[in-house]
Amino acid sequence: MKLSTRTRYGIRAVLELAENYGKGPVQLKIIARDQGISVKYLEQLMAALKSAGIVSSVRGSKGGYVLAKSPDQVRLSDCFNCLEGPVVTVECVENDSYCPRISDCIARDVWAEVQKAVMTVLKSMTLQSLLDKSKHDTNLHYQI
Amino acid sequence: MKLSTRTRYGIRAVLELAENYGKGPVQLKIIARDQGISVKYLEQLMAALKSAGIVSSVRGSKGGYVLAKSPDQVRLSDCFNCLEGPVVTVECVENDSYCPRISDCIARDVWAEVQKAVMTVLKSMTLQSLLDKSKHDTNLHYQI
DNA sequence: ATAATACACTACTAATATAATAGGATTAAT
DNA sequence: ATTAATCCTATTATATTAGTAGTGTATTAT
Repeated sequence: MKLSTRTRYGIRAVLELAENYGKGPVQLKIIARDQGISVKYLEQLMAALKSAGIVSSVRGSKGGYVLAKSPDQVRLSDCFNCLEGPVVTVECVENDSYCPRISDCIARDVWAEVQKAVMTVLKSMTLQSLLDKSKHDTNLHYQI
Repeated sequence: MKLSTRTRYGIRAVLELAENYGKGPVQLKIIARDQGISVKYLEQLMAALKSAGIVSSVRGSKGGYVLAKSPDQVRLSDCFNCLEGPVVTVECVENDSYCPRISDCIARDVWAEVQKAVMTVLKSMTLQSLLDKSKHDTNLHYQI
């Protein structure tokens, strides 16, 4: 049960866009350099984020990507669903007809609860809340 | 971020042992038949559960597997860690030296919180609590 | 206009991890 | 001795993920 690099990279990229919100488009080569990811791979992730309405792009010279909404409007759960796909634990939690044992499978309850817990955490976070938290931590760090 | 069949099967198997706790060893061919899993594959999962001290085995004819502790002493988190491995989200949450960005990576906080939430749910569940819940639900189901 | 820049799209390949199978060895009851 | 069960190790098949490659298209600076 490990996260794909797709989701990890994608969320780091979106966070970088959040840091630059209101400052114009950020080019993929910049994000790629900062995060240590190939431009070509990033393109694929950004395409997914774009069609989910999370980011938008500016084509041509001096173009790049920008966040489509303000950072406090973007929930982590949205980014996650877009990049990782909706299934977090097991198929049968989302799809009732996946397994015939569903009616008396105790294990399914476990995965349903785990999935709910994950989604609750991700829904509670926005890009803005993460930026704030990080700033707060830094202040604490330099506090005397 | 999908659960492995290893974990799904393993936990179903352990639940079956919990249902038969105190009734002597259960053979793998029985579990395999009930759960629709191959005996050979189950063997591997049981080996892991055995070395984690969750189940114990009785060799030879009329042998099989039994739960090593009573069902209320076995937490789902133990089974999960044994079968799925300790990493739930990303390597850097468990291993500080995995990534040099750790000091200012905002994303890591996300995965740390997700992982914590998952573990909290799994730690709160024991095999016994699941059996109880299932029985309760069945009663509700047949209630008029 | 034109060159440069950067996204857009699709296909392919390599690497890794998971899932499952196979065969024989060991142990204990009958 | 025979049967029935776990034990152990190796191998193979399959699926998924990760990453690369190449070409196309739009936009902007000059």
